[in-house]
Amino acid sequence: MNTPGRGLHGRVLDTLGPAITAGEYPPGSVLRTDELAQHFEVSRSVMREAVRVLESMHLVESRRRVGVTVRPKSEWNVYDPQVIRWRLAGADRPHQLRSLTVLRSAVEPVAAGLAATHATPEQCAELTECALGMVANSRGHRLQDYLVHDIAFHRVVLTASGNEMFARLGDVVAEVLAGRTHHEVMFEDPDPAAVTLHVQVAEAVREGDRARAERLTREITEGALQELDILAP
Amino acid sequence: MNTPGRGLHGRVLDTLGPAITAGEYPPGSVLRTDELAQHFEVSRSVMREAVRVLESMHLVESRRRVGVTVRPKSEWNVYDPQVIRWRLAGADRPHQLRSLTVLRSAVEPVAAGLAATHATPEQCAELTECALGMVANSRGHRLQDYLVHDIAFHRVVLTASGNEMFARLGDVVAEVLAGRTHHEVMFEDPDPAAVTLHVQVAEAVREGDRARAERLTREITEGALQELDILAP
DNA sequence: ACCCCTAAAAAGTCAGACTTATATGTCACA
DNA sequence: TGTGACATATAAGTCTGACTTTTTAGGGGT
Repeated sequence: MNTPGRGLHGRVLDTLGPAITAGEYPPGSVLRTDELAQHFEVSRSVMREAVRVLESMHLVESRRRVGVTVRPKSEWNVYDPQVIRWRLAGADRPHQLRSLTVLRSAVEPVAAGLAATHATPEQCAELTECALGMVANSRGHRLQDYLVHDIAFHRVVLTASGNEMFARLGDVVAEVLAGRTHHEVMFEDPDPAAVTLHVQVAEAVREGDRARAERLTREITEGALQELDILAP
Repeated sequence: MNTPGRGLHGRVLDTLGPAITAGEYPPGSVLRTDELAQHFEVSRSVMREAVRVLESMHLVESRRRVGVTVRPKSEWNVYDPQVIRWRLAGADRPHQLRSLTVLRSAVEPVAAGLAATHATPEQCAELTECALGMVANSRGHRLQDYLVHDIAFHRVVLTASGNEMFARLGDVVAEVLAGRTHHEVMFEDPDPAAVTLHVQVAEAVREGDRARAERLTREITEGALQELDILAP
């Protein structure tokens, strides 16, 4: 599911990125390029490229005569897909999963509402197809097939919203849904009510009913929040 | 307001980044590191670091024997603050301002609702102070001072939500608000109704009234949407 | 028409020397 | 004892040139 690091600098990032996001180097820690290069057994050029990438993610700051200092978490580019993946892969996973689910609960209802207005006929068809796929795999421990359709469903909604910022959250939502299925205990079949809601959202979008699409999607995301014991409604 | 590029590679990015996000090199265009290095009069090492950063933003892809190819807009990391700044500085500005405003309309109400539950007494005080500052500067063409308090207000709300993803949108919202004041025609004093809404949001958060804070903030963001002629409610 | 082999092109990697900014310590002087 | 100017060491920044690796494209043979 992941793209392994291309090139040497990518491999360095594959271990250094997770280490930093996991808090292995606390904020304010100072690293030196030369030492890192020796440690990873790469040339300084390669190491410098890796540091540049970390710097563009605001994970570290590089200053002359000082070194490469780790920035506090509050300054990280937490929307960077790579940062999200690193955090989801580490000890921060539960926390990251929660904040992403809250983000979903804000974005997806609005996106669904917009989709009701903007979706093309093809997208409406895709949506219905996904919903049907969810129904078909909602019983008999077909969790993997269910998940595929669930992810596709939400991705289509976000894309059909016509908003580029929403569309780019498709991967994030995919990670969250996959995380919920795999990591959380999910022996049982999905909640039938949730399945029905997806079908109804597809309906509402197809009929161009903005308010209903938004309201129904809000019910879905509120369910996701409750699963993680977030907020008392 | 902006951080000029640190180091040579930063200066290269300051002109190459905007050029790419402005669509000056259409998707699929192929650049060669050596040529770019010559054009910008820097060494290949510096140019490579710049390319690495662009690559981490998913603006370009670097492949052997091919070169550095520009990726389609749909793959860009549109949440990267630098990418947002580049786009806001170029021809894409109106479009970017619209998509960000829609994002605001999804996120801020939920953030305000959470703030009502999570805000510390200090944050409540800050919020009230900002709202009062807005009131004080709402008449007599004090747009600049009004803007400062407006930005601070929304930043506090996003921070007080307790969600790291929301908190990091503070800069984005600041850009949008500043853009509205400076670029759009804004000779007149701000809408008194909007000012009142901010005061009321501060009240609701202070009283811990989650639903009311959310509803009032939604009114604010809907106003922002209407200013840009987005959606008929 | 198909496959394999060769060659070229561009990114990738490395090593070493040099430059520049800057944090810190030193010393003179008030 | 405190303060300011200055020297020094340090680590990032930059440049250059040589070499390696991957991958595309073309050519030749069946």
